[in-house]
Amino acid sequence: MTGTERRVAGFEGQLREAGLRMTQQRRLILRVLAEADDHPDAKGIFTRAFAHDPTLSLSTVYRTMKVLETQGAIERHAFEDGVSRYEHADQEHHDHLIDIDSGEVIEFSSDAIEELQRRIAAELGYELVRHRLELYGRKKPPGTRGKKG
Amino acid sequence: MTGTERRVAGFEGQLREAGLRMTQQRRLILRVLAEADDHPDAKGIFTRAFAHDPTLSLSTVYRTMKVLETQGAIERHAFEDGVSRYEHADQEHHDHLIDIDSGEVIEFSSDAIEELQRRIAAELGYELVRHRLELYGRKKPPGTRGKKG
DNA sequence: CACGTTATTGCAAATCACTTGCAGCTGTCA
DNA sequence: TGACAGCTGCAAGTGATTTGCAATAACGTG
Ligand SMILES: [Mn+2]
Ligand SMILES: [Mn+2]
Ligand SMILES: [Zn+2]
Ligand SMILES: [Zn+2]
Repeated sequence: MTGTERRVAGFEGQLREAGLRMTQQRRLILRVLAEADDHPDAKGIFTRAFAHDPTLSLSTVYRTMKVLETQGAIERHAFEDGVSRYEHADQEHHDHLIDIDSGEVIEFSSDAIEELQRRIAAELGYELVRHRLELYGRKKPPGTRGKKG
Repeated sequence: MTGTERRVAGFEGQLREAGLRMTQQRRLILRVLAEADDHPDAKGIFTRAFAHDPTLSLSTVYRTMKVLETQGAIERHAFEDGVSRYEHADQEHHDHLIDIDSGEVIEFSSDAIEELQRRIAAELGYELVRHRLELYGRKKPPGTRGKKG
């Protein structure tokens, strides 16, 4: 919890520098995101936050997500279903594997693939700015797990 | 052109097997896609097709794209801008690099990255079914091109 | 080739996620 | 505490895509 509080405090300073205000709503939404361990969409965030403040509106969630994203406090993802899903940016870069049967989102990170993407872009004459990598897979029966393809 | 015609004919058989019909509209849209060398969205396809048949409607394009996708005749992509973009599936697998300044979409394919993705999924206990890989980059000044990162 | 069945189409209306105008509310800072 | 500008809730607006419906066109059959 202390971590969450620290992040909220730090973010408040960031906002102030941008001439923006730390409102109750932003504080609440930020807390919901800091406590989330999944990738909720606007409606999901709204539902969780609404439980703490029944006067909150969905438009405020949308507007806040935009502010948070601009400030670099969160990341937005758009998986196959199309809707925007968010997660706190206070973690190192990673990509996602989506279980096509359950919809579960699994995080992973691979230096090798990051490097490979950079190299591919470079070979095409580009500097890689960002990327989107999503794997869609199906759980293998147990015992099939291993590194040989 | 013969290639296009052959594909359309082959696709007609495919449709028939599914109890579907090869209509003028589908034939036209399929031709537009076969002749496209970019990644047009529904409206773009509509515009091109409309030039050949001014009675065509946009909803038919949308419905047709769904049929074509289900039949595996085309692929649908949703890059960052959100709208669905399509391309003929009659080509080998590749991924895309988007120039963030011009919006230009560049195709590339890399066995190494395909293999790496498969391995990552496997290590997480998953069989990779499909994936989405998009690189967003900025053109490097000429002379900077090379394979050493 | 004409016919009947049923998939398909054009059009308008409906969805859906997200955005925005507006009037009242609330941080901030002096 | 007071003024000012940023924020918020609410309702209406967007833009892409979908869908209900009646008219139309495919396609197998006779
Ligand atoms: Mn994540
Ligand atoms: Mn392509
Ligand atoms: Zn990555
Ligand atoms: Zn690929």
